[in-house]
Amino acid sequence: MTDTTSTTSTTTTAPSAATKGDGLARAYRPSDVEGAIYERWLAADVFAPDGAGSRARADAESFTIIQPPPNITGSLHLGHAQRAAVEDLMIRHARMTGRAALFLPGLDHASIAAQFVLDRILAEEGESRQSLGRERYLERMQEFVTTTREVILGQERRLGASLDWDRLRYTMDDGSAKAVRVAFKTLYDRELAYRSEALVNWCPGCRTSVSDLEVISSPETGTLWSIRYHLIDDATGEPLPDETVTVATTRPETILGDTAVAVHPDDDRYRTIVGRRVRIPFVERDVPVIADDVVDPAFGTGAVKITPAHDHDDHETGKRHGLPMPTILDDAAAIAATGTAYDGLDRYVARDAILADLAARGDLAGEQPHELVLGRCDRSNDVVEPRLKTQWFIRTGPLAAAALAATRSGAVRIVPDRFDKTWEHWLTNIRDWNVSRQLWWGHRIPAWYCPDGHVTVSSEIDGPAGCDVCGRPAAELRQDPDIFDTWFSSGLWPFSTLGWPDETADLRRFYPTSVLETGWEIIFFWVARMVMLGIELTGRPPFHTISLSGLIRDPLGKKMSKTKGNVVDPLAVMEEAGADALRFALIHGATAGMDQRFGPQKLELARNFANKLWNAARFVLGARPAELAADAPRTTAPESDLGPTERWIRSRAAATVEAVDRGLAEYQFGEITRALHDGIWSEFCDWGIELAKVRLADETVPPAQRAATWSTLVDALDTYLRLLHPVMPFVTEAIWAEVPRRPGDPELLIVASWPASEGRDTTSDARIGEIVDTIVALRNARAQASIPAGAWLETHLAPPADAFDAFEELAPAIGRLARARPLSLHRQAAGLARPAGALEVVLPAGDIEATIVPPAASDDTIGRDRARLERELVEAEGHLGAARARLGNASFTEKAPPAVVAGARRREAELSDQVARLRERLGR
RNA sequence: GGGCGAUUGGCUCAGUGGUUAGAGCACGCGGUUCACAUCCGCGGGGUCACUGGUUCGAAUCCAGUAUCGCCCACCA
Repeated sequence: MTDTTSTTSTTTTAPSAATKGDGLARAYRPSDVEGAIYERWLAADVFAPDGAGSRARADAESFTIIQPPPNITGSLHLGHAQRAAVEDLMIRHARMTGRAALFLPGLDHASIAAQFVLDRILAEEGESRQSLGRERYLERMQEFVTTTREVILGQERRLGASLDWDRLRYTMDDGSAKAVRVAFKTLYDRELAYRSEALVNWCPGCRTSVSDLEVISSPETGTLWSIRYHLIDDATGEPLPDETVTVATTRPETILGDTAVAVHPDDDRYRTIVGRRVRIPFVERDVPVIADDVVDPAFGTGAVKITPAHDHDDHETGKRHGLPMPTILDDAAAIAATGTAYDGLDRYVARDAILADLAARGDLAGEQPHELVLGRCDRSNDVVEPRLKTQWFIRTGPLAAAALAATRSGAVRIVPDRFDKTWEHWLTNIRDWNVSRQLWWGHRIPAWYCPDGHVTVSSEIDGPAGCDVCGRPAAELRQDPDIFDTWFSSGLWPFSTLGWPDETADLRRFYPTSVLETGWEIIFFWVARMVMLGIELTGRPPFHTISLSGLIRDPLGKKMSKTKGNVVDPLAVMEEAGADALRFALIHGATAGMDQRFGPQKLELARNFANKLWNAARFVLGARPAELAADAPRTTAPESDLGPTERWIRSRAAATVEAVDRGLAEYQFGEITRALHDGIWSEFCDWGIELAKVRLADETVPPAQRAATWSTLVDALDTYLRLLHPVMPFVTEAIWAEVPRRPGDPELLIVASWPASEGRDTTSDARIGEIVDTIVALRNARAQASIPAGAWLETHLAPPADAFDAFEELAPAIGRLARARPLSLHRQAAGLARPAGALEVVLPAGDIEATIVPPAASDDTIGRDRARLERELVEAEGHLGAARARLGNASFTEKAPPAVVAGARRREAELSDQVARLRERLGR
């Protein structure tokens, strides 16, 4: 069914190519068409803005989306699929508007996440990072990502993402490596990157430091132990058995690193001991009692042990008081270098041992359950330990200020805007960013140290020639063994992918990019850092709009996770329902910044919709009037041949264009699918096609008018296909191949032009509205009276006086759609035939009445009909009462806008008329 | 401790001041009409969480309350 003869040219416009003639298959099977169509797009080279098949003008404004690069270690989940669907939607729309649309694909090496995954695989094989060593470990990683890479790229193709594959990038490729080096060197030269010893978050499981963002606060119940420290006798220098100060701690093992006890300066209980010394047990170290505001006298005993190397508060206190800062934990969080018997014990084993020993000494004063907040590693869930390390940091203050300025000035807009507050809060409280990781898989930090301790940062691929300070040759320099936080290379992504730091043509043309679309959960990890680094390094924010989507949850609202087993595989879904259905379902549920639940019902809605479109297209294409030659080029019907039906169809399509445009402009993606679903199904299929059918089948309608009806249907189908293409690219492209084209239309829908909304009449023909209401009312009366659905019944209809001609013209349609035959029209309701037992129909608006004559009026039928009229009367009277109350309120008529008041009066008139007519019909 | 969001029919969700609050699913009744049973027709079903306020008019704006969820936060 798809055209396979011409896959290279997309600009052929010859009329002979107007139809393919193969027709659409009777049944719609997505899997039959989707793969072949993606191949056609690839062959036609339409994805790249500068591809052979592109219809973007050379000077066209660019529209760029750099794909948020999925982690190379996994496969795509529904969240990826949703983002890709939304991004592809925007790109396809931009492409159809003639812009130079670039959708650049990429992959992220995902340093720590990848190591975590590989480490687990290695563990199953009885190997480990340590057993392999750095070189073999990295080789193994390369092997691993080579296979996963293909899985991901295949999934994106299957989804129909129109990514420019020739521009595929990877955060570990040479271009990214260069960008990382140059970015770091630039930041260093500007004193925005510095090396310093600081307390960092250490994950003992991952054996690396992690950033503040990667530490997850976890409320847990622990124990608060009270421990007695003995004061020192100034005379003897020995601890006093009976003079103690009691401190409280949740981590008793850290007493090995204590270098002070702190109390509040105004705390009378401890005023006398400030300045004295206490002995720390086991390490037998004498440390001072200091006074500091940080201590809350009301908490615990009011005396706090200070461990400057392993606690953030204590570290600050230690700095203020010039305290020593002994480190007591090694990389695995075992006790180390304390000179005690605990050395070599795991932190928790040591904790128990220390508690037992304290108790034995009589210095454990008490314990109580305690609610505390533990920091756990985002990746491994290990409890993170604060630890002193010399690391590289990015000075975020100035960068954050610039990022804030960008959102405040409107240069960068966040959708939805309520995230502005979150953005502001985070960026105004941001701390310097630790970018050193003690991992192997990633970009090595381009800093070299000479034996004298001088630091040389180089952006050269081979490193520096020598020490920047003392000139020692490179051979004597040692490169920092650490790598960068994976988000450092991610932060450069919008420009590193376009060639930065080189002034490439792509960078000039496509940077700054247009929209960043991603989940709100990585707004700090990634989005904020791209904005900060983009502004600092390129002078411009990397995109003008941040569109935030939500999480895809399971039907119960639970987060999807492998351990819960509720993960939905996009590939399986696409096999079952098609990529189009998946895309539609995901976009349909998208409300900016909100999570959505995803289940089979949503997918079914989408699949059914694709099927509906397919069948509507089959009908339209098959309904070509015989007078029109099969290969005749498509023409626009002259205005004079259009009737109410045609004008209505046209106006509804135009209204859908407007609605879709609005959704796009406001990043309200769910509104787009809603407008299309309604427009195509409830308007075009339910009424447009049904009304047109009657005219097309009517031999008495002049051929020119029948041709006009058909071409109106084709025009509308054409418009809907274009509008729907960004959402459901495959089915629309497949149908497009069969739709006769206008001169200038390309062979492939993907590069067809977007429907213009200007100059279209979106005001629907009011007459059709009345006729639709009439048909519905007739059907209703029949169904309520239990008339068999298929029965053709004699019907008498009195249309509104001023609409008689329109009703007369559409009488065949009314007759068919309401199964009214014979149907007679009467100029006045008074003249309506009212045989005994006829069903009475009274429309609320427009002075429309009808009677339906059942073949044999039973009491039952009559009773049901009267009951329906009674219900309608009660309802109408209720509304009438409300309308009169409103109009009776003087302040309403005085203060409400005249149009609203006029509307209320009209409504009141209609209702009172309807009530009167209903009463009359009921014989009251 | 701060901040954000949600609360609308049985379910999932639209709907940011104006007539009668919508959709899909589910439900009930009826349909082999020549595009579609992945369909067609008709119907039932909602005090828009609660309280107060602003307004001629509130699902919608404001204040507060409740429940659920999320984010941020160094108190031992």
